[in-house]
Amino acid sequence: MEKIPVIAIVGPTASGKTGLSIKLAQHFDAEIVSFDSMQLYKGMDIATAKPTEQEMQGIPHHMIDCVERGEVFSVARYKEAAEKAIRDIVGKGKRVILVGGTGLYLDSLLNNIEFLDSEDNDKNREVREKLQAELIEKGPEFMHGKLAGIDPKAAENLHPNNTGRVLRALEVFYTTGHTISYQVEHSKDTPSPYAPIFIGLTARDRQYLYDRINLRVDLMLQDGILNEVEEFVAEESKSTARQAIGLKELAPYIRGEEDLVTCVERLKQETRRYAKRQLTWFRRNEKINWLFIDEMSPEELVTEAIKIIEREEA
RNA sequence: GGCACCAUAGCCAAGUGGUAAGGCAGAAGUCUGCAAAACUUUUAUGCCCCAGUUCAAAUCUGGGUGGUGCCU
Repeated sequence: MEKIPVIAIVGPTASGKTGLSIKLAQHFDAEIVSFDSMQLYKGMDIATAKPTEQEMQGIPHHMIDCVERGEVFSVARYKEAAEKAIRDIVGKGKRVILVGGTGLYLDSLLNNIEFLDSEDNDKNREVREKLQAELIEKGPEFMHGKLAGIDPKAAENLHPNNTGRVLRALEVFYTTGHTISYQVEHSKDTPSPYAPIFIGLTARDRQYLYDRINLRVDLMLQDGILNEVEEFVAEESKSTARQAIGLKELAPYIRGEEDLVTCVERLKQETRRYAKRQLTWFRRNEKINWLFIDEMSPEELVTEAIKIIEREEA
């Protein structure tokens, strides 16, 4: 079967992915599919640095603003919806550009990870609650030992303190009858339907990126991020969206618990740490063609990226 | 000017004679259904400087430098 060619723009937050992707979309007559776990949600426009109408230049964007904030979302649902978006775009005869910062979402999509039928339902919730209770009663070592008895391979790869993942591995087994290791193996047998070309944006000098992040946070403040946070604090949402950087750091100020300077500093720091984790994730992908934002002007980055894409396609 | 207290990593700090706790920041990494999450590993040949006592000093003594507080 003919593979679907896609262009994937990756990189840490504040590296300039949005700007580059829109320029490339114009050049290649493409539509954009985001792989960002937070831009998915409605609202939070400033905190998640969504492209504005004006920035989009009329280029259709998918997988942005498509989930209610209270909703629980997951990689599996992302993959399903993104696949559909890609099919639609290809059906129109246009090209696909993937842009974002959530490495897990991108890899799950491109590597065609098969998620076993273990969707949120009563059975799952029941199993999860039982495991939770058991964890509190008997401790992380016990749960890890339990997993080792069922799925030694998964247990070996998980640290006992990583209770979230240990419990999930157990949950998968109890609800589907298959181990999570089986799921991984099974996924590797199914070939990816995509032929991706990767462009990565990063800085040669880490401090350069960090300076950009600090500046961006200051701009978010000017743009009124505090209003967004205020709205969010009032909602008291329990969904994934509340994990968004910006909301949880600024909330103590809105609630009058801490001063603004402290909260803003923490927001900058958390954003820097996030960028570092993103780089760790992307670095292991050897297919990424890295471009350095502290060595080229935005225009040069665009022409370089076009050159790389045309070369890889030839 | 006098008196008192303090000086340990980028920051906060424990350590009162036996070979530098811990936390934060930083760095590296793991990742298959909450991932902007969760988790792991790592960081001072040296304790302001000089001299002394001792087998042994961040720890004791003397001097110096710097800081903080009080008094004049």
